[in-house]
Amino acid sequence: MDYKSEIASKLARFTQLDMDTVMNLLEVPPRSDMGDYAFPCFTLAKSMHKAPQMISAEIASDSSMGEKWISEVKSVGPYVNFFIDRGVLACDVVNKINSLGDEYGCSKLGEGKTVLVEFSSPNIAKPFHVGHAFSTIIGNSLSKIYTKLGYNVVRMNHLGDYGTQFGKLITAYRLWGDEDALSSSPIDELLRIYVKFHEEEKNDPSLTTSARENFKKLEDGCEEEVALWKRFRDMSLVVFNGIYDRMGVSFDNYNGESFYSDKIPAVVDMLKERSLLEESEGAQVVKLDEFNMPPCIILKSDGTTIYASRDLAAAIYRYNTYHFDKNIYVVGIPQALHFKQVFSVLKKAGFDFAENCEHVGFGLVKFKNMKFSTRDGNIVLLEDLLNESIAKTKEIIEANARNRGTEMSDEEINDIATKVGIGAVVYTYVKSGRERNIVFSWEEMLDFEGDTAPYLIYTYARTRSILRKADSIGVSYRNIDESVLALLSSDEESAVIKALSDFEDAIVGAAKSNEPFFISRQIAVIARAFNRFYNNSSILSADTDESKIARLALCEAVCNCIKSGLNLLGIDVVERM
RNA sequence: GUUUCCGUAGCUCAGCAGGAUAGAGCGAUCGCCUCCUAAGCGAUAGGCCGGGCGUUCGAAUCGCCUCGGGAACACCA
Repeated sequence: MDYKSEIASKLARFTQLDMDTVMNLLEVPPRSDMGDYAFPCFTLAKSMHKAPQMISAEIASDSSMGEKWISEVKSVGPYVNFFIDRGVLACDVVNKINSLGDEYGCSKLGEGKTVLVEFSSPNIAKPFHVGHAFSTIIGNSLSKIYTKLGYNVVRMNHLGDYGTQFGKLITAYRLWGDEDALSSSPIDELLRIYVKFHEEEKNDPSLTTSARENFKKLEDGCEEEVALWKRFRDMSLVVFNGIYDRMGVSFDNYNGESFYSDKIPAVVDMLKERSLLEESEGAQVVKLDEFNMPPCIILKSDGTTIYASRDLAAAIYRYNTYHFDKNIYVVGIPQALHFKQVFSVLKKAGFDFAENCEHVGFGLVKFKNMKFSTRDGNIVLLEDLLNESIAKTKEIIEANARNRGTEMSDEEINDIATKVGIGAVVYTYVKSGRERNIVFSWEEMLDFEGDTAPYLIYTYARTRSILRKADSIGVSYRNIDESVLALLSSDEESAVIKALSDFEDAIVGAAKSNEPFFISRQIAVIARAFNRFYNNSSILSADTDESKIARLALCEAVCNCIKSGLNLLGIDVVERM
């Protein structure tokens, strides 16, 4: 039941205000002992010419407010506080979660709608560092969130697989390429010759010429150059896919810059036809003065294309192909202006879908006082971070297993360490608002206490452990009577139920603002509430059988919620740890 | 210089379509494993919500100004 709108309609009837106004006014009190919903009477004071305290008292004492699922309506100063009956809420929430299982939180909000999510988008032949993880993790999570809400989601990896750097790579490869190194660790080797090219280029201008020629040949479709380019691309993709597999990330397509390059001329023609292109300082630009933005360069002064023209071509192609309802770009904040310009050009050119394009920016990952820079070697590879995290997790698991005397096979230990270790890394990217910068520190990345994935997974494993035990002693907690669930009414049990009941809204909120942290925050609240309850109340040794069964059902609900929440973040769960 | 984001506890961050005593986690101090996993739980300490002015019955939240920090600003993406 939607308690909030039920209460709102009562209040609307009483106050003669319209439903929307009341819904907006209704709030959640700062502390749970003040009730579940509160109606402030300040705004009514004017129209009714009465003190808000009096209005509040009148509402609270009116008989129309009574309802069996409302345990109390209380006037506290200028507020009317509504208390939902704990037993009713408990039945409602626990039943719903446990009967729906994995389906809990799903909705038809996005039914029939298509959303495109462009994310990850690494550059071919460049190392995949912890900065790239940001787009990958946020994009993956958003894709899952939209899918959960019923949208048709297309996951797009817009690879940086074109441009003059490939001319350089071809030249460098022919001069210094080492076949063995290339096949054993392709990106290291490609990076090595790329760096070498830049060093040598300073003293040897012929290299620059050669690179330019090679890129021209590549563009013209010369067989040898295209074959090399394709080889570099394929090799890089093998490496990237290795990382994606580890993280459980997948894509529907890898159409990168190269894919769209032959679609640019038509876009340029179109802009010309619509008289939007102007010459400025030798380049062809679209002026955006009316949007209070600098002009968007479409063609460089040498007549070649640039990333804005590629993104325009891509957006138009995507609309024609998918007729998306939403097209989001999970790309770092530094490119905010670029996307604003591209969207504005689309708008100016008369494409209404520009309104449905959105740049979902995120902060930088940096060292203290230092920006990541491939050139200076100030980078941490995502692979290395994952490995470190897994190794540390493994140590902890082994130590715990020894202390607790639990038997675990190496295989199981490795499996748990991998899931928990990777989850820990993923969680650090989705625990705060995405626009926050992350200051990278090994110490913080590898801290597994408090608001971390290991904490959440640990809580899950705890609930699983209890449920297994219940199963093994033959205690059934499924399909139980509602009156039993109504026993879940202590402060601590109610806090858990309250947290669980907010989970659905968290998913919707996450999609609305493209912020996965709505979900991480909510499951953290659930886990904390559960652990508090767990520490103070016995579940399997509860006073009565009814209470035991009800608590087990609560356990199951918590376990379902944490699992699906973590899943939406791209984090796996383990049965014990 | 222009645009934009940020400034909340020692640190990392929530809260910001205005509302009741500003919340978490880490760190610190002190407690809790004969009891369902201590990667856990409890308690204590810690804040003029950068500063000022304004709007309002009411401002961490809205507006203006100011200080401090990050980012972007034409032929890289």
